[in-house]
Amino acid sequence: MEVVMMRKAEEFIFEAHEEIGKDEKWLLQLGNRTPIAERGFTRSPSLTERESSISMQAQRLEATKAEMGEVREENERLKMLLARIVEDYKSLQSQFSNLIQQERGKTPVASPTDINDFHEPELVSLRLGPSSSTHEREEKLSANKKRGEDHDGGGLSLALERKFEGSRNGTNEVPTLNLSSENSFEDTKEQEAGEPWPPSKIHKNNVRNDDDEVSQQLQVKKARVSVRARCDTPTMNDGCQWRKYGQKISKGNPCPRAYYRCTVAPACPVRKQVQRCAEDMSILITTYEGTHNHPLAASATAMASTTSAAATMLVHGAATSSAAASAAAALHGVSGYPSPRHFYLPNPTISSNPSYPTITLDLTQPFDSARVSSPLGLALSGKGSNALGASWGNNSGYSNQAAYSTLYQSSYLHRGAANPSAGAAATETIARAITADPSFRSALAAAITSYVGGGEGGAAVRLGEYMGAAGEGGAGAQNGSSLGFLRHSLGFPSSRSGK
DNA sequence: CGTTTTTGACCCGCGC
DNA sequence: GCGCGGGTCAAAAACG
Repeated sequence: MEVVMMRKAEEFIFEAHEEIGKDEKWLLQLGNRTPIAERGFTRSPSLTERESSISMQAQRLEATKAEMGEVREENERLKMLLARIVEDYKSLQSQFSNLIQQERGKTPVASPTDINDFHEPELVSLRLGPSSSTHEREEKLSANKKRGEDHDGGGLSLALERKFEGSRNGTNEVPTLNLSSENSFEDTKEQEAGEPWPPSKIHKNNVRNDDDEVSQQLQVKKARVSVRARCDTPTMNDGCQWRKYGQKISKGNPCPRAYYRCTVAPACPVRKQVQRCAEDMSILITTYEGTHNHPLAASATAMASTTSAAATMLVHGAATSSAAASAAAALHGVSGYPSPRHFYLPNPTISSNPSYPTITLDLTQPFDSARVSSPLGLALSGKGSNALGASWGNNSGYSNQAAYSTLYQSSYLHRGAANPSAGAAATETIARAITADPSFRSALAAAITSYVGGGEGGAAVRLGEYMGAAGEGGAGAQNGSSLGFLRHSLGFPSSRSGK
């Protein structure tokens, strides 16, 4: 994990330098233009023509001056930010080397060459694939690397594998922890049979016994993730294809509840319910249930990752009421529970309904900025989530938000607040986000700084800043000037391209 | 004409 | 056992 992030951070800083260099050259060119007053011009045939020419050139001069000032200012700002990033990077690097040295002391198996090379001692695999045993994943790892994307249709799993090169000989030593394998939502046999997941039938077929696994699986099957977001459209655009199969008027809500089934694959068991909030009609409540048994588009993956991770967290963390309380407390940033580092979902709540444990991601409420000050408080945004919630309706900027929240959930699980077995996790979604969005790199670097060195404060706050800014800046900042990349990555609205 | 939506009927679990 | 409510089915209608 750390290695990849370090690489990304390095690349990012390099690119940022390059971009700023480009802009400086541009500025110099701009500055070296011969002043209009010195250029001289041929006499116009008529006085009026000459006058208009002069006034036009004067206007151009003013505009150019203004632009120069603007760009210079912006460049200064960007330089400062870059300096800050480099600073972060350096501290991250030093903390990482410290960590490596610590690891060295613990695992003498690791070869010195591995340790000397920052990029080699650990192999990180971010993959999106079917949930399977550690061994299976080990075997598939190489194949996945070749394919780039794993689309073998066995359902999606979100897994971060952190392998130490030194322990190649024994796969059992690999601390592989799996999050949310989406398959865990469903009985594999059931999926193989193509049975479309009727909850009532599951009840029938699963004879109650005392096996914890069975009961847990039963809970997993019923896990639901409810998303509240302001949305004008009848349904949220979550990247998946849905077919409506029913509609009901539910008690206590004048708005009908619509039932949708995923139609990407014929036997996909995933369903969702969509209903407008009775109190506030502008709020759309979408409840997801089940696991996709097919590859997903990037945007859909983001959503699936987010919801499944949330559901898994719910299932693993809410097995007992105290654990549920702890999880809920962790999610809400309530102190007094023994989870030292919290990652936040956007205002999640866990329902008390025992048969259908539901985690609710409320994207309609502003986040509490005070949370950022907690040990590793990484709130999705410090600027309120209404914009976030609204953006679920369109595709721009959504996937990264989802990836962010996925990361938080993953990290939250990794910290093992509720269940140590549901530990380190990341997704290909995150990998995509990292490569697609430079802001995520820096944010991640800052986060890792906290993660690796137990640091806190600035980095976490900055991640919140980046994310909030990235959410506002949007995809529109990617176009136009050579600064677009950096501006976007740092979350600035594009001042030049915006004209 | 194939796909999606609509909508009344039906099934099932749960509480009384 | 009965009624209620949530969820699903499937035929008909609508749509592209």
